[in-house]
Amino acid sequence: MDFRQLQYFVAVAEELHFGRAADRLQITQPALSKQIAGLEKKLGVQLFVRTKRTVELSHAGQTFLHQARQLLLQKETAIQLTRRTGSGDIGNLSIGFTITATQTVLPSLLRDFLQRYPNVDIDMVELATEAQVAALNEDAIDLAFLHPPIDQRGLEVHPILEEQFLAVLPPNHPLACYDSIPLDALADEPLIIHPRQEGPMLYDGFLHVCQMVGFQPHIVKESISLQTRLCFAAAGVGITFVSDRFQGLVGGNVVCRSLENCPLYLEFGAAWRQRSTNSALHNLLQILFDTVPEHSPLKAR
Amino acid sequence: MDFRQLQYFVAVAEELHFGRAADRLQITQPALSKQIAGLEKKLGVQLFVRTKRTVELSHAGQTFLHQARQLLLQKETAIQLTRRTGSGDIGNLSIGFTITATQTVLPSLLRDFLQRYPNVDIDMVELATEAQVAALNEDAIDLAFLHPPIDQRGLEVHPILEEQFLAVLPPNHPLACYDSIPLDALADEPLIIHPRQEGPMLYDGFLHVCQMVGFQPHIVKESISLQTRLCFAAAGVGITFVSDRFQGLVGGNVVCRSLENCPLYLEFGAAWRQRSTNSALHNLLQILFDTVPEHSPLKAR
DNA sequence: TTAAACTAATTACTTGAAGTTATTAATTGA
DNA sequence: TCAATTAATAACTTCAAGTAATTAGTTTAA
Repeated sequence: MDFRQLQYFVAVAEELHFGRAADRLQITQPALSKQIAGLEKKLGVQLFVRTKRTVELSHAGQTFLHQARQLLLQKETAIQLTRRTGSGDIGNLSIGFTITATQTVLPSLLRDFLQRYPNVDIDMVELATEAQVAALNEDAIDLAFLHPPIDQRGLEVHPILEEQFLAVLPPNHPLACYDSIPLDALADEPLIIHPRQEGPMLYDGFLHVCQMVGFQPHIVKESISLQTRLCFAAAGVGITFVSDRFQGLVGGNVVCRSLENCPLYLEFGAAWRQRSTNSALHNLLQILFDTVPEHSPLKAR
Repeated sequence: MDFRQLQYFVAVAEELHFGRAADRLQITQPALSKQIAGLEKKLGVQLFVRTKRTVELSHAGQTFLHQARQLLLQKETAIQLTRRTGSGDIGNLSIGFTITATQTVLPSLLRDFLQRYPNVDIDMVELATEAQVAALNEDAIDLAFLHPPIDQRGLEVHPILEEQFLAVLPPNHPLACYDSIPLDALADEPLIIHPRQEGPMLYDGFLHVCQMVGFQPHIVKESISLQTRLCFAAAGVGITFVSDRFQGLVGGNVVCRSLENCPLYLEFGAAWRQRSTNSALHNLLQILFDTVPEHSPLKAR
């Protein structure tokens, strides 16, 4: 039993006439008779009640007609679904991200993508960089927005932007009079930073920069929450730092000042599995790299 | 795309190895490779990501795998359903009947049939004889339990039993002293019968019998409801009649007496469309004519 | 590094079933 | 009775599905 026989059967069941059904199917009548006979033999059931001049559906034939129509319909559905998945028109996309993404590329990217591909089901997960790398390798997410450098094995990584760090201090703080604070002015200041485990590159980088200038930073508080750090800074507990991309988040009771001659940058980029066959991912990357002012890493397919 | 390709695809998707999948399918590896390539070409989608030594499912391939399994499953379901419908093991059966059927063959017939064919969906409709003939011709019912004679065109009709009529009267009625009431004793009695339109054969037959004996019956009441007629009879309004098969329904406040030399019988039988292909019907008829003491009219098939 | 093993694709050939034309057998209607 | 209609059958053709043998590339192990 194959789809051809199902299609033939439905045609005969609808026409109740082998000749007309054969015309409709663009084959000759004997071929059709033979196929239907083969189908009946395979099923072991009489599908049509024939006389020499008339044809009608048997009871079992009515049952089979319904089934055959269902099967033909489901076949077309299967083809459509597969093709649309192949083109990325439908599908699932799981995206890992850090807070930086929500302040930069994500809003417009998602808006543009969903406008073009409204049937793709997007799943967002906020994860630290390390966790995103693990999630990529475990196939738990398709795309990561994270902070390189990372272990790139099996992954494609592409930079999106760089963040620079600003000092955050109360408006009445002595250092607030600077437009740009010299790094060594921080030598005697109490500092509030985020924990090393949540961003070792940045933490170690900061310590390194301080050592270059010749002092050991005086860290009085560590907190993973930006809001907490800002709160302590506003209270005068110490100076903290934020990415220049987060200036909109600091609020009115603190001020931001750049750091003079501070070579401290945080990279931000996208990463995905080299071998990914998720076309929705490729469509999203296309939009992403059409938008960000970088040369697209996407290969022609 | 046919079922063969779906089966091949599922095998490769499960083995992720063309050689092993080909073994499982009892074909050679090149044939399998060619079929999968043909399927991918037809769909216009890469279903597998191949290297020279490894095979894995693409994203679209995963979608198609689910669809393919569904289709193969539904194919088997379709075959089973059709075969079982063909054998009468499943299906629908719509049965028309008169009250006589419920007092005679129906209870044991339904019990035996449903014990043997529990998956057949039976639909019972109480209809007068004429309405059943119309329902048969309109394909609204598959089997009728009715009172011949009827218009037999296109129908198979088979007798099941004959009913004889008994007079029903109060226990203190003068005629209750007879074991068998002479018909002419009814000449001066008020009579209660059921309306002509609900059973013209019986009504006209009764009038004819009375005329033969030499009197015009004195009908004081017509009612279609057996209970109503019995009630009037018990109240002494007049004598009524019931089929000998309904003695169990008359209750204790009236008595039944046979009629002497009264050639008034009511036929009862089954009727169905000659051309019916409903195998459940044939199975039911088989049980019916195994039970009733008549030679079965069923032809060997 | 080289050789052996492994794996999917390719090539050339065979076979079977799906289709064709022509014909038959039976029914219907003029 | 004869022409028209219709499904089945028979004989033949064609195309695609399968086979065996080979190729090309990758991995594993000596």
